[in-house]
Amino acid sequence: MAEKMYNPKVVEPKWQKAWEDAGIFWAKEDTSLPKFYALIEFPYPSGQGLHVGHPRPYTALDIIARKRRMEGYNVLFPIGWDAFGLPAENYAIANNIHPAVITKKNIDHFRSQLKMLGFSLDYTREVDTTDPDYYHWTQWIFIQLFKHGLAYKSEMPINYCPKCKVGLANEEVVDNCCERCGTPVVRRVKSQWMLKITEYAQKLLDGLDTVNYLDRIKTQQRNWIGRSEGAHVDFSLKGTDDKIRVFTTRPDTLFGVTYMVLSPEHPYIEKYQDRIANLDAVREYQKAASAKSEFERTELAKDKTGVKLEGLEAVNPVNGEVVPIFISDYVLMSYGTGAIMAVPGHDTRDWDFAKKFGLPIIEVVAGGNVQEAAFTDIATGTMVNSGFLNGLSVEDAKKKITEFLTENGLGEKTVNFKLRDWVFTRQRYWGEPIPLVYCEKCGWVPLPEDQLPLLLPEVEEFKPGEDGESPLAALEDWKHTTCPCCGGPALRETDTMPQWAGSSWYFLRYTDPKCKTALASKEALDYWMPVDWYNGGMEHTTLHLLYSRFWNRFLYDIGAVPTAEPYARRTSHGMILGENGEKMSKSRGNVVNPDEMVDRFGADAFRTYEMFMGAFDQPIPWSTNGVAGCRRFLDRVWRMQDMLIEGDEYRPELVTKVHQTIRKVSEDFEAMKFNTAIAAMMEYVNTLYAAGSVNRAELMTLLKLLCPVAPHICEEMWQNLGGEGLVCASVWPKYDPALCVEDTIELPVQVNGKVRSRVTVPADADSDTIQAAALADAKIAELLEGKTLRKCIVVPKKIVNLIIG
RNA sequence: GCGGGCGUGGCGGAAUUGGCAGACGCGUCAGAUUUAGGAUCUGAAGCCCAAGGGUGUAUGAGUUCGAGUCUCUUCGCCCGCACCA
Repeated sequence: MAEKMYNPKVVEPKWQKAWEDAGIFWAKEDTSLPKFYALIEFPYPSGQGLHVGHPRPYTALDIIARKRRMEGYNVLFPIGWDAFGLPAENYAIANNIHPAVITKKNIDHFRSQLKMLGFSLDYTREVDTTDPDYYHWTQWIFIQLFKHGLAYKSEMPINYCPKCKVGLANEEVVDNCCERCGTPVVRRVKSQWMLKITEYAQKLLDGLDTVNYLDRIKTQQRNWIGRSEGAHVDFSLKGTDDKIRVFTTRPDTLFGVTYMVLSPEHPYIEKYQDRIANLDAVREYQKAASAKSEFERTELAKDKTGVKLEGLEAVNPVNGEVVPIFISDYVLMSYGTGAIMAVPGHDTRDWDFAKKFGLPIIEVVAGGNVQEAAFTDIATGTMVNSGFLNGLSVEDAKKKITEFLTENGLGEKTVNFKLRDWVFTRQRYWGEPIPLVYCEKCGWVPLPEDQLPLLLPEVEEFKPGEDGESPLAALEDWKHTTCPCCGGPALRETDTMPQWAGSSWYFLRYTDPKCKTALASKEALDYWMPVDWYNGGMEHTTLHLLYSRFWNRFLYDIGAVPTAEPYARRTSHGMILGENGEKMSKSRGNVVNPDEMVDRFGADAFRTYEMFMGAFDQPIPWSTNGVAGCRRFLDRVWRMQDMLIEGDEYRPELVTKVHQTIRKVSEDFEAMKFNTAIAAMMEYVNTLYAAGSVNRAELMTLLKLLCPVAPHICEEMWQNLGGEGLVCASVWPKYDPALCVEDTIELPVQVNGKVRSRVTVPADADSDTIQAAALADAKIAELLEGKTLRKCIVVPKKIVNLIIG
């Protein structure tokens, strides 16, 4: 006989051990089986341990993975550790403990917490990005990128704290000041390794058409890549042989240019500094701009600032018009060409700037009042004041002017992307060393593959080096090496890779995590790739998701992986907020600890609540009372053991309910509508309570449906019922659509759009039958008395609406 | 500022995608039961009104026989913005 009270403290560890002993969640090597690869974003093992936010996506995919196993799939549901990163390094700096030591401790803590929650993860395939056997292949990929010309050095600004003399991550900059000492941060230029993701912009865009991602994820990626078609136009710099090249999506407005704007970093400012009469003011402005982040520069766009370059002027290539040149920080060196032609009549930002600086505004597209506001409607406008373009539509004018520019060598049609190349180096210790050396004779040379992995050397101090250098720069012995090419003296690259590196290919390593000869064997990749279902946070949509697609696509192009796209399907979960509705954080004091929840309510109740609390893709505030409610539900399920009666088939009066519940739960799990799936199971339980009894068949079906959500209690009850083997290894229940439908249904009858009565009709009744039933209803007949029935709308299975007057 | 999303009872949310608004749960109240209850079982409940009824999905308009759902407006909130992951 079952225990009187459900005790998760005994039951949960018991089944966790049983699953582990049976190895039931380890993916099988048998490639003849249909496979399913479920992926969750591997966590950064922080010192705080698991947060209640982590288990939401984990439980969701655990449910999917468990359901797939019950449907007969060979499931790969792996876990690993994205363990390089700033917090471990900052902890190391503060306490002088090696980051590897603290990282190992954190990983062990994370793993034990995940096991406590009963996830069906394959712990035999764990990967750790800080393990040399792993970063061996991260370095290998970087070398391939380098060899294919996709890694190059470029001068890029870093955030620099002049007092600490270190480079800072964006996150360490608060209100444009150093997080530690409060000193204002400056942008400082440093030579850095860049990855040419822009070369893959079109492929990354096109690939989106071949995958099943949520629409908002696709949209966000498309907008981030930011493809726009337009033209390059060359303005000449008056009195020189130089051209100022601009990118514009509106070449049709070329006759409306009244000035030009260069980014404050534009190289011509240095080149022609002798000609600039107001150089002091320009220098002052450049300095102010360098103190601002790019974000601030575009955010403050409402109040435009800028300085005119006295002594420099540009010539419009279509009409020879001479226009002034300004510098302003709303023009970014990183987008387009770092220079724009300004058409205040038809661009809002240019209009704001022109009004502020008293510049002329010319109308070239008729349809608005350009003295009042920029006219930007391209659909209806007609060209005016534009020479040979006059009278054309915007669309035709674009074509004609582009042809004109091309024929006369003044510009050409071009595609521009908002996407920028990826700054790939960090002046930090706790990251993958970059496996390149610099030789005076041979230039940058990659390490031979047999010298990989290049181990991260031991250091005394984890503090970043002086002047923003990496701590590795201080290791003279390590830094000085020989060139693999000519054998002469060479210097190692002392910067390390960003944390993105390891997370850009980990899904490949899971397929064959111990492979010594490649990032994974061909056989394993062929079988397991692509990932069938990848769930992660919306916050990773533009960076991690795009970076990993880029690496996978590159590896595909060089024949290292079998699929062009790594993820067949991508979904996203909402963030869990504190009970007060604010983001959970230590400083707000609203962090909820999963250990405490499991201790009070058990892992099953905790998991059930995480799935029941609301729409999976929506942010939701935490409610500990809600966990208690889910525990009550599980207790109710447990007590059904006391209601047990004989019977191995669904009782006739319950057949419809059982089949409806199976259908609802099956469909809702697939649509990630876990909250309504659980609600359906609650209703099922309520129905059985109302019936006062449950038989073995009815209860076993519930256990199968519920076990992906609350696996431990279901195993225990399955065993108590004498079920064969483990419930998680049983077969997912089937429903018969014919048995899901009710014989009769109740339809609302509206009069002039207001519900006035209801009629009961056969479920398959046709419109005439329903209309007759509605008109025969006593209440409706009363309302119709003395009125004219003007219209009768009958929607079978839905509603009747009578329009009377 | 730019890009993406959201807004429904006291609270979390549901609504077969244009057809009964408020499923399911929390909290609340009432009854039953229990030596006891922060346990369990049963029931009530959007708001206004004594009732009949009216009214109700952030705001204002529109389309429709019919709008939480579609279109436009305003307001508010959340995520991302490239060195946090």
